[in-house]
Amino acid sequence: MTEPLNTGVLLFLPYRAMEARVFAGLAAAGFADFTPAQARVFQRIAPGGSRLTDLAEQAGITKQSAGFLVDQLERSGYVERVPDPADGRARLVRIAERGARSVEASRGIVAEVEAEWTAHLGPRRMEELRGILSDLREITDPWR
Amino acid sequence: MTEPLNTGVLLFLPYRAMEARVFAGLAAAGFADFTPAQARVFQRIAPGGSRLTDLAEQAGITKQSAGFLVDQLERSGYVERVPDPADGRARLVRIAERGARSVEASRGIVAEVEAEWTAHLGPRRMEELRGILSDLREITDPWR
DNA sequence: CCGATCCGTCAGAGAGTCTGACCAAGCCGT
DNA sequence: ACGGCTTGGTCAGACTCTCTGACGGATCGG
Repeated sequence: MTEPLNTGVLLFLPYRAMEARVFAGLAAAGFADFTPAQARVFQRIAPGGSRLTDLAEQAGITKQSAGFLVDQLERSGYVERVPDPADGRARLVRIAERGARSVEASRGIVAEVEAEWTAHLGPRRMEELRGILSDLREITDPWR
Repeated sequence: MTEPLNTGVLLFLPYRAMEARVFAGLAAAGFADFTPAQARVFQRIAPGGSRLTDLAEQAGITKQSAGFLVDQLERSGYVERVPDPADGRARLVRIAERGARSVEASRGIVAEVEAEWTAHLGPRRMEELRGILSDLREITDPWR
């Protein structure tokens, strides 16, 4: 860590840069009430909705923390909670209308940053980067 | 973010895995009183020591936060503060004896994880990954 | 030598996270 | 169908990390 940059730090630097850009862009697009912690949970919501407990597990936080963040997201109109048809005890957290619009906005920003990276690296190496990272995911993504 | 994994998330997954492994390993090696926030500052300490203000800037936090974390690191024996010979107003934060030992321990854990990744990806692609990430650093590392 | 700058700290506040305890509801084996 | 066990989610309290704003003190530099 204190010298010839290990692979972990090397991964972190561009990640942080991407995150910062997305948040700046979202804020500029009218989604300023969106914190990094909220986003980490929000990102994990499945297309049809997810249970709170699942979200917590996937985001690597306790269900208490997840509940706290989902409360905020709900208050801001990014998500909504609906009963889970498959399990009477549970409720599904789903992306609400405003949430869907923010996803659309972030998609554009991500594409923009990826385009910059592609310009710097060249299309071939950018593609390689994504391919290698996808492979790495098999042994580093605990949940799928 | 809510679909075919963007490059940011792809970067984050292995980073998080590496971080988790290092912290688990450090805790097992007797360095349990080490938080992620402390580590982010600790990592940035230059070989000869760094000023608090510089550490804050490099870690992307305020100098107040950096001071808070360095206080903890000092109390735990990981760092020490000495007068800066080059500027009478400043003090240098330096890695102390216990800190050096923790660096040694973490180095081993990082090497272990990198070996696993190399085994999964193959030496050629692992090298490529590091090369591409190093290139990317030129446009994503605000400091250097 | 004196003003401007820079280093670091103090004070207060807010966000995010955790552990532990708990309730309610429904799932499932007998 | 029923009763124990599991599971989904919440409540309470505490701690860590971070920020903004203000400031004291030392020194740098003209």
